[in-house]
Amino acid sequence: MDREEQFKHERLAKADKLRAMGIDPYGGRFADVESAVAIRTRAGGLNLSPGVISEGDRARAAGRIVLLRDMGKLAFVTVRDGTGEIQIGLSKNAMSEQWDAVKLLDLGDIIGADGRLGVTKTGELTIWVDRLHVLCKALHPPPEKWHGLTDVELRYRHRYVDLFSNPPVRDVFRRRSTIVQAVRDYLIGCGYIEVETPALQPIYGGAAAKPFVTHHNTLDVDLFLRISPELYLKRLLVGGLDRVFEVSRNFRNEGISTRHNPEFTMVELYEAYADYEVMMERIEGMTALAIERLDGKMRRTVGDKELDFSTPWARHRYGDLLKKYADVDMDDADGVFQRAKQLGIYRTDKKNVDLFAQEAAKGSMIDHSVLVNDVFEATVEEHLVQPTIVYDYPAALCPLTRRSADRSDIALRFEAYVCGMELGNAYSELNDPTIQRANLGRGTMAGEQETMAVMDEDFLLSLEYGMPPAGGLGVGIDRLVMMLTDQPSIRDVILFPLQRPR
RNA sequence: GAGGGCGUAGCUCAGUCGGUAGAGCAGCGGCCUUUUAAGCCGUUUGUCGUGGGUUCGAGUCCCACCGCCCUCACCA
Repeated sequence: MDREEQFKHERLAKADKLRAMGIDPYGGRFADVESAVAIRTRAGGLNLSPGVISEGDRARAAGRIVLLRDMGKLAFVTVRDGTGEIQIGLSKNAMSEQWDAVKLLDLGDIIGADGRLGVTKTGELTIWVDRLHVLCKALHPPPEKWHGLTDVELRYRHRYVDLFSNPPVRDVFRRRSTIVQAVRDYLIGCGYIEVETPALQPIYGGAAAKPFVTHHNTLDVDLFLRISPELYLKRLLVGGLDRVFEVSRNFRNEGISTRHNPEFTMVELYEAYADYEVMMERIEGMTALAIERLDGKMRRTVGDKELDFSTPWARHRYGDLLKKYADVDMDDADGVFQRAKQLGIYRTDKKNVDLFAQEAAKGSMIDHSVLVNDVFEATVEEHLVQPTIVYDYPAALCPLTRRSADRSDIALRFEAYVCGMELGNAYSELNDPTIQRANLGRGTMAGEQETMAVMDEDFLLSLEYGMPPAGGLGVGIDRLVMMLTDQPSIRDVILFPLQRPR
């Protein structure tokens, strides 16, 4: 019998002993529990003297045993609930026949306690138990009480252990919920409605990414897990739902990193009769409300950076930034080519074919734009530490975006950056079905199949019925949470990040 | 996909030059009615990630594989 089985065996034996005493080791409903924090707050208003147990002031708490100090005829147990920790005092004199059950408690068990409030000589608020309830006998010992669970792999694989043994982790996910709720409230306050569109799509689109493929048995068709809800949300604009948003789980069959998880959450929103400048206000506004709900601090420490989320955020033209950091004009095809070459930028496909030479040789507008974007990423992104809106992108990169009235090679698109990381992406939406059809037919990036340019006839049909001009925005919720909770990895803001099964 | 790092008891970690596998916590037995990671005495626990190789001898050196982390690439 290995160690783990032995622990389990011992704890099961204790559960049997509890049953023999008439105590259900998996007790049921335990109503009217007061949280640890609430008890502390209430006790603060009572006149409790150290070393004295109150006669009239009682409390009822429940939680997991995180510390257990057995002193023979007296035991102190610290239990942790969703709000904090509180000490429970168990004394042989006060408990009569239930005292034997105390000897059967283990770290990790979940108990409920009824008793009188008191403050110990050392000043610790304590519930002196006259009735003990065993609500759940744990069969495995919790992680080491001082360090908790630190092994990163175990933390992700057994997140439940991580959550109950490392309280700051729970707090991150509480704040995530606060942020998502703030985003919803902000948009609803702006007159949006929340909608849900298909995650299973016969044609994928709306982003440049590789999809997951699945299969529906009864229909006997292959389906894709959505890489984006964009094309469905725009159909809703056609349908007259003028302000819609979706909190969308998207799936992209691509690499995993500290900033990428194969499934991730975006809030995507579309607003009829608006444009990308309105979307700038939207991303700033939803972020500001989220911060207000968290702690109100617009200046925040993220990693080793001091960020200022005060609105409005810095706004810079894409071309201006390229000029500033790469010292090249985005229209200067030869200059961009030389700069790219100088930077050692090249692109390879899965077969390690060098696409750089091919693209450069063709000299087409698309390939020039791809190079421009590579140079931008290599030179500019790292400088975009403070919240920054970069606008007016090379049109060839943006098949779903309205073109500037002045320049057909400029798309009315912005991306919001924080800490050198893309946080959001927005367009003045293209509503000209003829141009849209041409863009989809052309494909976007040379040598890439996984584009947003898959022909979607029904989407095009919807545009032909007429879509109002609109602004659209997508914000990476996971990344927003990373920023606002100061977590270095996207896995720290996703409860169950993808791990290779073992 | 490429490069680097890590993997030792349930948990947190030591392990020197290649020479019998260690500590703390947890567990088990005992003492203890005001502890705060309680303390004291005693004590159990190992596929050293897996599989090969070198060697008289491998946790330690070499190779392959598995898993995780980091950087890069793809991407948001």
